[in-house]
Amino acid sequence: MTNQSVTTGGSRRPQARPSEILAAALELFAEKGFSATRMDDVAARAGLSKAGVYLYFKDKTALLKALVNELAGANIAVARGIVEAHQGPVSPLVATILAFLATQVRHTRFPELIKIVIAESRAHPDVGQLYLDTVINQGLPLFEGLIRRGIASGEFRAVDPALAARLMIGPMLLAIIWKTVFEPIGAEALDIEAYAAQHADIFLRGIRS
Amino acid sequence: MTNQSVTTGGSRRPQARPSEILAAALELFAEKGFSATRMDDVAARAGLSKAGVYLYFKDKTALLKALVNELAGANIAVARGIVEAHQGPVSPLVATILAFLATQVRHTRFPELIKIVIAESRAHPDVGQLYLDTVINQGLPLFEGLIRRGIASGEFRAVDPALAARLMIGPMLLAIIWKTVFEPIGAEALDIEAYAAQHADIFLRGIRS
DNA sequence: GTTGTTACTGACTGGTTAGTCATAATGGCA
DNA sequence: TGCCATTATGACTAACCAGTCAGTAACAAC
Repeated sequence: MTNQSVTTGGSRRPQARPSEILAAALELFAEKGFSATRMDDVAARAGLSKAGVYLYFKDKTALLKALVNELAGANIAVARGIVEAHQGPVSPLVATILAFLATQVRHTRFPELIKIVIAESRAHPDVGQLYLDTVINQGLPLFEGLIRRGIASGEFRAVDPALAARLMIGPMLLAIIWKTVFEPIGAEALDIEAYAAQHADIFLRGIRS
Repeated sequence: MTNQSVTTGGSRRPQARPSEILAAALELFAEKGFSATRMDDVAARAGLSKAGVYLYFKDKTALLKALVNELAGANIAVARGIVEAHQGPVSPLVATILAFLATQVRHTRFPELIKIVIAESRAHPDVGQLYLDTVINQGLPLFEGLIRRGIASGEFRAVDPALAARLMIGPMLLAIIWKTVFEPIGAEALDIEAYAAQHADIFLRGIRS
C-alpha cells in the first residue's frame, strides 16, 4: 500500500505504479468483466486519475495483455518446471499436473483471466493471439510431450498425443467456466480438487497399456 | 424467404417476422459477437427497420434468450430422445452421445451460442440463468443418469456420477472454445469427430469395471 | 529561490448505439 | 370509397466512456 520505491513520499511513485494499476485492473476485471470495467474505476482503485493510467499503459487492452503475460506466463513456467524436473514414470506426473491446475483454478485469478480472454478475443484479437502464443502454444506441446514419453516408455498405449493432450486439459476448462460463469449465478459449487483427481484416475486408466 | 403466412404480399408479414429476425440475429451474433452486433444490423439483415424489431422483441437480450431457448433446447431434446430410446449396455450410448455432440459442434451454430452465453453472462445474468436451466440442469442429470445406469449394470466401476458426467462433456467444451475462439485467430483446426471418438475410447476404458 | 523535469490531473471531446415516439403506409372490410 | 386496426419507419435522445490535452504540483539540482 505505502511507498516502497526509490522516490520519496507524497503521491509520486513511478516505480510502484504499474503493478498497482495491474493489481487494480485484475480485481476489477475479475469482478465485473473487461467491458464493464471503466478506466476511471481502475484509476480510482489504483489511487490515481484516469489520465495517470495512460502514462503507464497505452490502452485498456494493454492492461489485459500485461495481465495475460504476467499470470499465464508464470503458470506455464511453473508447469514446465514440474514437467522437466520429473524423472521416472509419467503417470504420477499427469496426476500432479492436474492437481496443480486444480489449485490454480481454485486459488488464483487465472480462471477469470481465461474467461475474459475467451469473451474478448473477438473484439481484441491481439489479446487472443497473445494467449495462444503464451499459454496454448506453450502448454499443449508440454502435455503432448508428456503423453509421448508415456507411450515411448510403454506406460501408455498408442493414443494420438495431440488429441490426448487436449483431452487432459478439457475438463479443467470446464471447471474454469463452471467457476467463473455458472457459480456466480447460483450453480452449486464444484469440488475442483476432487474433480481433477477423478479426472486423473479415469484418464490414466483410459490410456495405460 | 418469401411470404408463407396468413396475410398477403407486400411488406407486412407479421407471422414470419420473429423467425426471420432470429435467423438474422443468430448469423450476426456468430459472426461478430453479441456486443458488436448493432440492432440496426439485425434489422437490416432481417429486412425491416430497427424500430420494427422492437415490435417483436422487447430487448436485444430477448433475441439472445430466444435463440438459447430455440437452439439449446432443441439439442437437449434430441439428446434426451437418444438416451431414453436406448436399451442395453450404456457404453455404446456414451459413444453415440459424444459423436452426436461432435456433429453439433461442427455443423451448427451451437458453439457460437455457447461462447456468447459465456461471454455475456456477467453483463446479462438472466441469459446465463436461462442457459443454466435450459441446458446445464437438463443435460447434466441426463448424463449423470447414464453413468448411474452403467454402474448399476456393472459395466462401470463406482465413480462419482456427478463428476463423471462433467468429465464426459468437459472435452466437448474445449472443442467449442477451440473452434469459436482460437481457430478464428489462426490456431490449427481440430478434428472434432476424431477428438470425440478418442475421448469416448479413453473415457470408457477409464470407467469400465 | 529559480529552473528544469517528471508525475500527475480536471475537464473535455467525439464517437457509439440501445431504445423511443410521432407519424405514415398498408390492407381488410363495410 | 372511406374507415380503422395493424404494421412499419425515420429521426431523435439520452447515456456511456475511451482517450486527449492544456495546465498544475512536486521534486531535484544548483
